[in-house]
Parts: sequence; structure tokens; C-alpha cells
Amino acid sequence: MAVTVRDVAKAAGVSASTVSRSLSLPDMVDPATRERVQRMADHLGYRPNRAARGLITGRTGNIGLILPDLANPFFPSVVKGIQKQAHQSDYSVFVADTDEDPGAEIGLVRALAKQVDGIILCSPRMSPPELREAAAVAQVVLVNRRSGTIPAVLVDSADGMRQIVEHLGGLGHRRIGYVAGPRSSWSNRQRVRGLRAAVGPAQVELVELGNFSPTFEGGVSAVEAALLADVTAVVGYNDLVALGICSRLATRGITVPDQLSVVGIDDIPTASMVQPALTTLSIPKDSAGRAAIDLLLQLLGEPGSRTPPHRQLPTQLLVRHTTAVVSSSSATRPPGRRRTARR
Amino acid sequence: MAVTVRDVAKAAGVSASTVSRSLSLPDMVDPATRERVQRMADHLGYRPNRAARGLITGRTGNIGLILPDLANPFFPSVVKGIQKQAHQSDYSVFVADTDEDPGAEIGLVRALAKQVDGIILCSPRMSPPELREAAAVAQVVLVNRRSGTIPAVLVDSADGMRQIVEHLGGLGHRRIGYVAGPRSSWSNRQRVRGLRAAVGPAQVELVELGNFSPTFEGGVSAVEAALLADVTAVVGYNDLVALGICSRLATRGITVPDQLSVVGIDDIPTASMVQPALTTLSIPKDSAGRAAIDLLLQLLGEPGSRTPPHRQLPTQLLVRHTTAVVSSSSATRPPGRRRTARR
DNA sequence: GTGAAAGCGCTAACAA
DNA sequence: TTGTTAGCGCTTTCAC
Repeated sequence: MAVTVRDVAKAAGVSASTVSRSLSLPDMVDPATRERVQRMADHLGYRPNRAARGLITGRTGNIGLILPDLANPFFPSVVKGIQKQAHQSDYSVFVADTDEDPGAEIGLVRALAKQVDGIILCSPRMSPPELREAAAVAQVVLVNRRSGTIPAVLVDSADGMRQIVEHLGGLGHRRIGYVAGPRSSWSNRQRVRGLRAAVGPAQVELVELGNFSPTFEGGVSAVEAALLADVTAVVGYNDLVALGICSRLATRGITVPDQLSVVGIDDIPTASMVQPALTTLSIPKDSAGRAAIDLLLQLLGEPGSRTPPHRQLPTQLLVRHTTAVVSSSSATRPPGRRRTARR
Repeated sequence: MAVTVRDVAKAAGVSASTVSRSLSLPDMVDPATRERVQRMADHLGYRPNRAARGLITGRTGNIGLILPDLANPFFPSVVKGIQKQAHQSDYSVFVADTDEDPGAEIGLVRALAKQVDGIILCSPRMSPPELREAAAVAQVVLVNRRSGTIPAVLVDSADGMRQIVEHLGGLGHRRIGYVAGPRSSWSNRQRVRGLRAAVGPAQVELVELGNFSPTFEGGVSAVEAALLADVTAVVGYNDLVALGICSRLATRGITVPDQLSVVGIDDIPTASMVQPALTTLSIPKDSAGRAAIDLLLQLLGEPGSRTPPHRQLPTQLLVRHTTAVVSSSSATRPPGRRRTARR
């Protein structure tokens, strides 16, 4: 069997308690004995049994991470940020993917609640009551969603949308389309709101093209509507959607950005792998992950702490190959043609 | 506090053991009491504490998954397969990403070993001795790597390479380049071996272009060598590399597949999002994940079982937009030009 | 500063 | 079939 406190205790000629203390509360023990114990411990390859420790301390040393779809390249970056930070604090991370099924989320929370010290809900789609239940059964941190006073890591969507709209407006676009994501997505609602707010001051008209799946296929199927709407630029709910749009446009012989500009959101790796590279609003994914863990650990440290429960992250528009000064597929064509902006 | 066996026991008017049995070994208890207990249990919202259970049974109900890079789109698919299957058997999954650092792998194994019932090592880069250590401290299943008798889920690389070479050969290519991945990658060695074996019978010449990072950037930086090698087709270590190659070629004004054919391996989502879509050897990622869990659970069930410890999965070439019948950038140009194959 | 004892929540022997 | 007892490995009072 594995080596236990007792083994170390015996080897070091002390009691189990002293071993325990030497490792968890080093100051409470005589330097000499402490060192002897520690040497013995790693000589024997002792590794405390976390389950046993958890049983008594009530802490598991685990944290749970629930997200809609690992296959969406947005999430792995967040996960990596979370992982790295968590491991540094000696936490392990359970990852659970709901396969875009909002109904599965709360179930996973319930299942995980007892096994972890806290749960990070990434872009959850669950209802506010479910969210409340989640926050009641576990220490929860939200990412990409705001709900009441539940601690959350958010992104400044309003500003991001403003950046996009101003950029397009500055290039001469006067009528831009938005391919929305799922109605149940909080991010989507934020983005819609941000676009609506930004569009007036920039003297741009917004055409909402409907709700689509937040995937490449969603983008593909949105092209029809975009073309009918007679816009000169299209903003996708996320990069996957934008990429789908680009792909379908290419298939139909419409060149991006010359004939139609496309802008994505997220800055997933694929966005810079395609030709032409996609202009996109970059979200600091790593930072979001790290911020989420920091917030969570802080809350675990001081449960009642009234730290500002929301952390807001900035976004940055990456102008790449896309946007042009308009050459509408239809009537009114402002001055200037084909001007490609690059980063 | 949370509700425990005792609470349920009291509520149902039985002893703790009976509660325990009613839930884990239902047949050993009188149907009437069993039902009463079960009703009481979920009335009170009882959820067994897995840590406590684990302490006595020696089982944690967790499995660990270690992989080099979640950001490589190959892995999320595998993870998803593993997750789904694991959750079905009521296992939770710890995911750990080593950030492509082979040195970190064994450390993670050691750290995780005590917290899980088994570990799945995905495309591990660790040395054989480390691998042996890993298999000694935990029940291990390898994915994409074979080492001694450690149970593994593998892919039929030889056949896959044959498919690629025959396809290219059939289209008239006589000289193809291979952009290799890391020297320490077992998959890479398999692929090299497979290519070498396949190349003779197909009357094709193989030019090995050197080892590169298994990333988009790796592909980008491999183009130089590919161009110098005077080949008409290039096979990338994986899709990321192939995509990097395509991108750099486009930048240099070389069209794919007309002037140079590019083939990837893996079939990651991005491969079908670019224009032209990438021809690639598809690896059954989900299946690999599921197979790994199946194998692991089977081994956990019957530790000494001599089931065939290796499971081999087939691959399938997805011919998409890429390959053409050669139009070498240099001297000898066989008959036929620009013929695009589609799936 | 250190040891003895108790017990976290659960299951596995052993009795009854 | 059920209850009683013991103890998994650890931390934590509470004495000393």
C-alpha cells in the first residue's frame, strides 16, 4: 500500500500529529524535528491522501469547470488559463463539457458540488433560478455571464462592440448586419445591446439577421440572410460563425473583404489561420481563466469577503485582413473602393 | 452541513449500513426497506461523499487525463469522447495540460496518481522509463503511443500513411515532402516509418524536410525547406502544421493545390473551415477517447485481466480540395495540370 | 513543542 | 436480512 503519515511518523520517530503539522503548519513545530520529518517524508515518497484530508478539513483541493463545448476553440484557452493558475495553487481541475445542452448544466453542478471546493461556470446557459441554485450548493464563479451578485469574470462587451462599429463606420460602412448567437446566451444579449448602443453615434445602421447556432455551420446558414439584407459588413456572434460566413461567401464567389466585410469575436486560433485572416475582437481568454481562479480562491479563502464580485476585462479589436471601404453589392456606393486594412 | 448516511438512516429508521447497502448493493436488502431508504435518501437530497467512500473502498471514482496541449484542436475531441463515456459510468475526469512540456508529464502523473483510479496518457512524450514508472504508480492507458505491454489505444498509422501516399501517387506525384513533428513524438516516428514503407511500392520518392513544432507556426517555418526540396506535394505532421504550410504558401503567392499539394493528418475542425479545405487523414478522435475509457474501466474491473492490451483504430483519408496532378515549381512536369479532386 | 485521542463519512467484516 | 463494530488516512482539539 501507499505510505501514510504513520509510516513517516515511525521512520522519523515522532507521532502522526507531528508529521501532519510539519507539513501543513511548519511554524508550529521545532525546526529540527520538522526538517527530520520532511526529509523522511520525501525519502519515503510520502504523498498525503487528499481524500482523507478533505474528509476532515472539508476541503477537497479540487475545483470544477463546466463549459458548453470544448470543441469550440474559445474554451480551451480559458481552460488552459484556469489550469495553470489552479495547479500553481495546488488545485486539480475537473472539466465537464455539456455538449451545448443547457439542461445538463445544473445536473453537473449538483454532481460536482460535493467533490470540489468551488465551481467555475463558463458561459453558462442555465436559467437564473438554476444559477441561484448552483450558487447555493457550491462556491460559484461565473465567466461570461452576470447574474445578481454571483461573482463573475466579464468582458467589456459594450466597449468591444463600440470598437467594431467605429472601425467599420470609419471605413465607410453605413449598414452592417449582426448574425446573432443563441437567444439563451447572455453574451449574445450583451453583444446585441452593445451594437445597438454603438450604432447611433457612429451613424451606422444595424440589421439583425436572426439567431443562429454559435458554430461554423451557424455562420454558413446565416449567409443567405446577410446577402438579402444588403449590408456591406457582417459581424458574427463569434469567430466560428464569422468563419462559417466567410466560407460560404467564398463558395458563392463573393470575396471577403472586397465585396463584403466580415468581423468575428473571440480571436480563436483559427481566425488567424485562414486566408484572408479574420478581423476579430480579441477576448483575453487566458486572463479570464486566471481571473476566475483568482476570484474563486480568494472567495474560498475569505468566504464572506465583500470584494467587488465582478471583474471586467478589456477587449481589443484586431484589424486584420478584412474590412474594406465598401463596395456594396447593390445600389449606393460611397467613394473609394477596395482598401484593405491590415494590422 | 450536508446530509449523511446517518441522517438518512435515522429518517428511515434503519442503521447506516443498511442505507449504504440499499444504495450500493440493492439486492442484499429487503425490497421494502430498500425502497423506504431510497425514498428517504432522495427526499433529503442525500449524495454520498465520494471522498469518504474512496477512503474505504480504495476507489475514487475519478480518472485523470494528461495531454500535451488542449489548444491543439485534436485533443478536445478526444477529451469529449472520454468525458461522455466516463460520465456514463459515473466517473469524473481530471484534465491536465502539460503545455507541450514533456518534463511535466511524469510530475503530473505522480501528483494525480493518488487521486484517481486510472490515468489516460494522451500522446505522451515521456521517456520509456518514465512511462514504466507511470504504469507502476497508476493504472495507465496510453493513447497514441505504444510502449511495452502498457494498454494502449492506437491508430493504424501504417495504413494511414499508405492511403496518403497511394492517393498522391495516383495523382501523379513522384516526389513528396514530409514535415515531421517533434523527434520525441511517438506518432511522428510511426508516421515517418509508415511513409517510408509506403513510398516504395507507390513509386514515390520521400523527402524528409526536418523536425518542426507540431503547430501552425511549425508549418509556417517549414515552407522554406519544402520549397527548396522541389517536391510537388507536402504532408504535414498534423493538420496544424499543414495549415501553417498552406498559409505561408498563400502569403508567398503559391496556390494550393495547383502549384503544391498539401495533406494534413488528424482532421481537426479547422481543416474544413479553410479555403480550400484541407485534404487530411481522419483519425477517429471520439472513438479513441471512448476506447480509452472502455479499456481503462475494463482493467479497473478485472485488474489482472489479459485482454488484448492494445486497441487499434482505423483511419480514413478525406480527400477534399487539395491534391492536384502536379505542376512542379521546377523542371520535370508530368502530363496533366490542375486537376482538383473533391470528396 | 509534542503526543494521545477523537472523529470526518463511509463501507466491510462480523454477529445476531 | 439487519445492526454493531472497526477503521480507511488524515487533522485537530486537548492535555502534557
